[in-house]
Amino acid sequence: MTANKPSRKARDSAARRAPEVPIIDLTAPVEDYLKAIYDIELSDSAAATNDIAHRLQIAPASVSGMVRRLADQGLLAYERYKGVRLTDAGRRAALRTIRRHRVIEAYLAKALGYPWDQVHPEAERLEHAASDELIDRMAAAIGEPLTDPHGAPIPTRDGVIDETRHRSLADIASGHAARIVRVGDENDELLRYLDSLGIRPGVDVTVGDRAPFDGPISVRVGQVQHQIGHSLAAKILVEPA
Amino acid sequence: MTANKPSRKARDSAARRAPEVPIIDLTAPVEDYLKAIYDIELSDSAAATNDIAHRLQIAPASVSGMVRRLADQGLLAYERYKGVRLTDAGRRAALRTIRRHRVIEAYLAKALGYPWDQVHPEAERLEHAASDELIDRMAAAIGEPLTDPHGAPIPTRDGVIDETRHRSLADIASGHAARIVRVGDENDELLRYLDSLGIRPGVDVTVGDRAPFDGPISVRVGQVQHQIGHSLAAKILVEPA
DNA sequence: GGCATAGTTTAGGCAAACCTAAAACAGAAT
DNA sequence: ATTCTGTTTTAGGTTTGCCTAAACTATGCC
Repeated sequence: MTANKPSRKARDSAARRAPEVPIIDLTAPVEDYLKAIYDIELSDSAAATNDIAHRLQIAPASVSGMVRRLADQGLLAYERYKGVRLTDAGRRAALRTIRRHRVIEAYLAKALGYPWDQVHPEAERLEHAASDELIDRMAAAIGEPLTDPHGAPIPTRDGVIDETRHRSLADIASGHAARIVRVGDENDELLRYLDSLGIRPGVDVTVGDRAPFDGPISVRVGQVQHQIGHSLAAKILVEPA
Repeated sequence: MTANKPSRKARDSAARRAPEVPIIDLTAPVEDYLKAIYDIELSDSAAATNDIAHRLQIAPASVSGMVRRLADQGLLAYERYKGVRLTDAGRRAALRTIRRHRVIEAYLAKALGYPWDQVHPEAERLEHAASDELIDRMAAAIGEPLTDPHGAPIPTRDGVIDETRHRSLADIASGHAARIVRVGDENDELLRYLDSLGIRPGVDVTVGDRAPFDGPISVRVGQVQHQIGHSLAAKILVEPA
């Protein structure tokens, strides 16, 4: 028998969180890269250097360097000039960070009375500092919410997340009703505006007239009729009412 | 996403030391230095390079470099080979960080059910990420506490703190009663031990026999008599009962 | 097939914070 | 006054993560 195999105990405990990759603790920038790549992959299936750079507001050249490091660490699969994909380990890490972010957002809103347009930047910083223990306690304290205040799904501890691709309000035909599921979380002005219209997750709306050529869309919320731009409507995700 | 990079322009103008404008862009290591120096100054009145290095668990050579940078930024007064003192700006920054730390500790304990031996490391990370807004909301949510779970005083928003120097249990004569005010917050084992003895802030105790030569001290807590070591007693701060 | 262009990578730098090893210094002890 | 000792600083090096400028590659168009 060869003697250089790890004991079952050692293997099992190493495997508990990341079967292939040892438990490294990721820096804040690394977590941000993984989140950004996860996000881009959701729509594009492979993340281009430029897209990552744009999303993180850094120079494309910086992304090349970091991407190579992350690939070396087994967090993503990468071929020169071909864009990037998360490995299983990378995806798990990304979802862990996303869970933190969204639980924190939900907690700030529900437990500390934050308005929904102010939770994002705070969560953006805290997500890198909070322990899993804290995140779980926060989630428990507000009743294990399934979404953050903007309707984004919260992954479970085990990295399970609802990846349903919803249609946007811009895709709904005249006369049809829809229920708001989710809106973008980053732009605070946009969030305050939507709030002033009564547009938030869970609310039912009815689409009225739609001007052609991506023109404004008429939307009825409760008894009130609003005109909203096409690009704004595209940021409002809905499901059948 | 993360915008935690102070621009060169911002750094330079911070170094110019506007008297009223609070210095905002401090890095986590810088905040740790200031906290450590504040702490050392409380007992020694000037912080030696070695003391700072020891407290932060880093090499003395690293401290020399950082201390010069902080002096350049106007956060501390420094003469080669003579130790270091906080300037007013440095003291304000230190107290802001200390406030964050202690409010977070109090919040974790009161609002999220953390045991008092586990709040310190969590606070140590969150203190660098939390906004003033969050700290104030946390403080308000738990009724503006005056101390953290270990009895350490919480500075106000304006940097006012109770700097009363309490006597320790090791200074109390046989037969005298005392009220526990504060215990060290870093050592989790010690905190669990004290908890098991019923020794926590607010509790009244009576000192019994004291063995000579810094020997063990007999302490009555409620109806129970405990023997505690002299060095442990020195970490328990008290006031007249 | 060749070329323009957009996208990507390499090369070379910089700043923050840390390190070790060696030199300089202060203060006390001889 | 000199020497010893412990403290502090300097010198030189590392890692992370960013930058700009220049070189490279892929692709789509004529």
